[in-house]
Amino acid sequence: MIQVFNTLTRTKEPFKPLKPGHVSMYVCGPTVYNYIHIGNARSVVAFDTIRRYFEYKGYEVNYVSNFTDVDDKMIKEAAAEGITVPELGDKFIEAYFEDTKPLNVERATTNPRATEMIPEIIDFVADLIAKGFAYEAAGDVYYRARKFPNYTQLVHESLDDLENGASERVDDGDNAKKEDPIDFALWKGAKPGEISWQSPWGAGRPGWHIECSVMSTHYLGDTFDIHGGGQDLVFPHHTNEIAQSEAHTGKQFARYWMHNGFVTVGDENEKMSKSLGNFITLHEMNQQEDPQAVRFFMATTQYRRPIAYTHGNLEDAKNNLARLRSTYANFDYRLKDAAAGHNEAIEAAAKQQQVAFEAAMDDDFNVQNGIAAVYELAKLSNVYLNEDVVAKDTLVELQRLFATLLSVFGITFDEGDQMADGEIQALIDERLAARQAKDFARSDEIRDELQARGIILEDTPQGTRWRKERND
RNA sequence: GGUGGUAUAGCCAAGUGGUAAGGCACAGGUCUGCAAAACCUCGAUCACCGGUUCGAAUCCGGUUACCACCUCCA
Repeated sequence: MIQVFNTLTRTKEPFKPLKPGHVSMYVCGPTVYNYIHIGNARSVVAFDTIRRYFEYKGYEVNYVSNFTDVDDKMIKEAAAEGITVPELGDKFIEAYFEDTKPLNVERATTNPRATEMIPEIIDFVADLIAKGFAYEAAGDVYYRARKFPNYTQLVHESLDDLENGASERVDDGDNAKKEDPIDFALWKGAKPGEISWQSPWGAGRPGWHIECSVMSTHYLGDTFDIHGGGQDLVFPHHTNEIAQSEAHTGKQFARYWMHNGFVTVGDENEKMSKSLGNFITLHEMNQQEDPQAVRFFMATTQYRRPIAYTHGNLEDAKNNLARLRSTYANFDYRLKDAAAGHNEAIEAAAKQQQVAFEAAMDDDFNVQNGIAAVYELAKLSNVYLNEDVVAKDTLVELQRLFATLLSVFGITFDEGDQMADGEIQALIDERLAARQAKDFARSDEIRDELQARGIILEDTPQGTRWRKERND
């Protein structure tokens, strides 16, 4: 059974979905006022990997991830660019999909936008007012945090401690309107010229937290299995989501809370964030690095651990991935001359690694141990692939397993890259003739010429094979 | 100040009581005409101090360092 570390209890718990065989999960997405940065990408990759493992295990996953497409930053940025807030949202949502696609991120079942749910949000807020959990104040609506029992259960800290720690900067300018500084906005009245929607409290827009409560429960039900996001969302965002949702429905909100660690940058291992300005956008990085290596790098770091974004770490990931790709290609190559039949000893050894892989992943998605099993599988495969005679059915089986395990990490393999086009094959034939005539000067000349064109030749006992050089 | 996290070989990293997985890099080797690919070999007593125990990286106490959250942030 899969064990999941639940922030709510701060322990690993057996994962028992509400509905057997199904997983409902909601992951907080970005505010779309800019390209997403690598930290955002990490969260996306982490939860995509978790989702893929659930799917590998046979679960059907209903995966909802939102876009926050209206807030102060959206309004400010739209004004700066001279476009409307919806136009800004469209632009960066499109960029989001473009940028995450090279990372092999599966599309969510649903990607709701806050601005598409305004009527539902208004109803939700009105209900909270009716139930006494919220109040209107000069065009804004605030949530009475202290009224909700166990408000701080997710952060495991007392409300007083939270307030004490924040005492120097607790005033966001709206405190005069609040009954209590800890109260937070559900609805914000519009300033002149700002995008707004009509509501019982006048023209305005939703606060940040309410949209996620509304969208998650709308698509997944009052109670659902997993709610995920970055560690920085534990307080206040997720804390407030729980307060809003449970006050509204009277039921438990998310059952398992999962929070991914940060991407850090620089010698100080400082958190990468928009506010610190030390971020690299995924958009930029995709142009500088191999997106597949980035995917591999992120997916093979356990989601709760921090990731140090350094060139060296990315290089390591690139090398590791290259070796795995090479192993996959080794299968392709030997399949050509493999004889029908099975090698049961090898298949049993491979099966053992699959068991190890699942045991690791079941343990709160321990991808480091999971990938170690894949390396073991690669090694035993390569040893077998070097034998003079190989069994075709076993190769097919092993390669399929190899690709399946790596697909959990979002790694896919190109098909049919090995088709020799005529010109290359002619040069390979010429080189073979030269080698047989011991004309190694000509032989090496051909090899160098092909290398200059990005073609790497490898001589094997079964003949000369070639592959394209990955120069990303 | 409160809370949480992290500290294992050059780097990444697994490991919650029994004498330190795995990967990268480095070096040597096998194979090769030379390469490439692959494989083999090679490295640490686990931040520090003290304690418990027959035995601790793993438990307890303390110390140090770094990071994060404490109403912008994945």
